[in-house]
Amino acid sequence: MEVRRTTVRDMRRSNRSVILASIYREGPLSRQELTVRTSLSAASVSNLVAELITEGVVEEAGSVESEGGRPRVLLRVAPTFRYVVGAEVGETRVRVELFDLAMNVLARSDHPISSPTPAEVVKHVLEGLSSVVTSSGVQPEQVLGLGVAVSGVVEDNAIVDAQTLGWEAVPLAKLIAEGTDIPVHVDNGANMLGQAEMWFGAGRGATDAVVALVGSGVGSALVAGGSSYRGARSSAGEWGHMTIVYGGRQCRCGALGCLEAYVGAEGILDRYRLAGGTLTGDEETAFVELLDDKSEPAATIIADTIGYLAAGFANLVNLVNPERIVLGGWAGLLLGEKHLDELRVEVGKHALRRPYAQVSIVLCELGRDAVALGAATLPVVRLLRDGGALPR
Amino acid sequence: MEVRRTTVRDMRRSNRSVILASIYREGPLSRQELTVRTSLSAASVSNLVAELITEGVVEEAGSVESEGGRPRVLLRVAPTFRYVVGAEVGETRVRVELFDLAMNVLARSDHPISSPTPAEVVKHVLEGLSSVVTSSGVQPEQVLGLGVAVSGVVEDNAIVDAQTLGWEAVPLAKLIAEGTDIPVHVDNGANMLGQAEMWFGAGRGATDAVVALVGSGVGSALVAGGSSYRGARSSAGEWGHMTIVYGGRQCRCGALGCLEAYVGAEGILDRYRLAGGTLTGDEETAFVELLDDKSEPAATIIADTIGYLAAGFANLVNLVNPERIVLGGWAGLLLGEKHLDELRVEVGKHALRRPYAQVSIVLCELGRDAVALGAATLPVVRLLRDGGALPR
DNA sequence: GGTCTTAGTTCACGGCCTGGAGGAAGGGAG
DNA sequence: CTCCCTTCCTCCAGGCCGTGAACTAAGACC
Repeated sequence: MEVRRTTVRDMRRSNRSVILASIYREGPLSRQELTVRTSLSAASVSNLVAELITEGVVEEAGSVESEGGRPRVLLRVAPTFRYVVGAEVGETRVRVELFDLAMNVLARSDHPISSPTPAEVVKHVLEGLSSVVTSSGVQPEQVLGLGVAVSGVVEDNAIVDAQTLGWEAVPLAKLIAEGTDIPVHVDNGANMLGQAEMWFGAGRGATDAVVALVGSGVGSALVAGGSSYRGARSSAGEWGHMTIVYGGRQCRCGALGCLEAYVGAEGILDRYRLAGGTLTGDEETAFVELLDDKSEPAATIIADTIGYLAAGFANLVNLVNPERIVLGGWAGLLLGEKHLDELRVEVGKHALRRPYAQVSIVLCELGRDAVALGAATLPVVRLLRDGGALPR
Repeated sequence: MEVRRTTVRDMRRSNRSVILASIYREGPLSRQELTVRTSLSAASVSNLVAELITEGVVEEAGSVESEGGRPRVLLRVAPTFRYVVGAEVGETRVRVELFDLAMNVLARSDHPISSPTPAEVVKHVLEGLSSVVTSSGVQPEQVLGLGVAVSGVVEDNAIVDAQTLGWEAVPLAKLIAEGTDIPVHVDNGANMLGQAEMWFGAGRGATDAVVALVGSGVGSALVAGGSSYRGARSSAGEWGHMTIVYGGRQCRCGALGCLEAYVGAEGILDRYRLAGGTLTGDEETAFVELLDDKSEPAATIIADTIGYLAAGFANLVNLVNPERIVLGGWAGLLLGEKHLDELRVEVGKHALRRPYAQVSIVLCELGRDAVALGAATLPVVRLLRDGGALPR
């Protein structure tokens, strides 16, 4: 159990947070609706809202007919109160985007990187940051924070393990923070894409969900009780390395029979090759071609893939009983666009009746470029949690 | 995000809860230690403790040397302030136990049942309840609550689905509550055993853990961030029906290749039989014999079982990144007593390096009879959550 | 223009935690 | 035995907070 005192000031902060988060998430809302939603007294809502308006966090935005009397004044979080920046660190590029609080993109910067050393990445993130700030004409003091998404395990704002980049124990947040006054948050890329889908995409409204990402490799983001679940030491969600064929294909992680070895694009193409198929072009082109190929052995390979993926989904359904599974990743989207219905049916064959009946399986809505968007929500989360209090 | 206002009264309740839970969980504590642990002011601790003492929830229990000055007075939850009752509903019997708040058993009642119909079970639970209350000499008003553990999915205190009993949509809590004034809580048996292990057994101190239960069938209880994780609709933790051998053995759930079909006692014995082994006696006797048999095919069957179980554990390790996995259930304990080290090694072959290094795999400490104990914690949880406020 | 209805504001009140002053309870030196 | 020191605990004034009731604002309808 959490051992945390509550003081009279926590109360106000907590109520500010409840009000601000409600306004942010549930669109423009009147004071009257806030009293209903938060079950605070009308007096308190007025009081807290007045404070938020004075500080500039919230603004009035027109009014709407009431139920016969004085019209309700709508409130919204002022989109230009502050700005947030999200960065996506990939193997070949660093993308940085600047958003207002309504999450409209105001500026973008892409930097190709040759060798993804920590120093190189830090440099490009900082350059991207100052580039988007300058080109959008936003004052640096107006930037609430910078969220950085990297593929790897992130514990306490430090990268602990990033295999694809070849990093180990890199204190990324600290390194970046040395080059800017803006508060820095670092998190895992899959979680950030998941976060974006949960807030603005196919996950909206769900509190217990899994965002399953199938690309060349396979990963996932778990959402439990409305917030991201990270496990004891921030490495939860490694769905791709779940054993699904005991003693099966060798996976790049070293184990046998991992889901990734069967349904990751690399694994699929390799299985196709072993079945006698021939491939042309890069991974993605080859994958698209394979998906369109109705002859053998392509058709069987794809059908098998759906089966394996379904078993992987079913394991999630049985173990975590989510209300929604969101399939994404470039290969996942391609697969899902053509075979989502089959997939749903196959999941039913592997999952228990009850949890299967409670889950809906849908596709990501935001495409694969939402990682920076997700990262940019990190400072927003902090703002909402603290009820609009600024850091520093 | 949770939309919950905070009032000045919530503050006090929350702080009472923090203090009471600290005293309950961390043994006798002085006011001084409470101020440190809760970061409340000494004044508030005194004030709240005085209230708790007046109400009889907490009592002083000797004193201990301070660091040179006035001795510290120790505080503990008065074990006899109230009593709690836990009931375990099995297929063949109903066990009811009465505990004081220190969870000492004061009375026990076992009732064999012939046909586990809801009416029969309700009758035996109520009889058991009055029997333990009477024989322990406790006043019914002194009983804080009755926790009932059943094997099945329990949603909102009502059974939704209990295959082993053949129940569907049985409002068990309501049925029992009609026969007593004592508040009734109903929950899933595996979760309750897990709860008991987490509070008093091998799970103590862990906040992210899995209690894995291997009996004739296979199940688990997930603990995330210090409390039981139930998923969107209370059926999370169905670890036994995770596909682990794609296209493998038929499981009683209808799917192919479930973990349970390989490592559940029934599945193990069946595999032994198929390998040419012969069995005598009931399931448990046969299983013990099989474990002791060093010849073929027994040895291979057991070695394979460890392998399958390890893959099942590794899937938990990768997906939920627990700090501890507690193995229990009658077959799990028998297996673990002889093969725990091998199991740990095998898990390492299937799991990712990082999360594997962070998990410890241990055996249940409370034996298989702790279900009623776990169920009895349900009213205690409520008491601590509400800071000692009584229901009704 | 008057009246009705609903939205939002003002203010006295009771409840809460806190810091500081002071009391309680033991140890140790003389 | 007395006095002083240290530490634990309690009491009290003070500052915040949310609430309910009275009150003001703002449109609709007749």
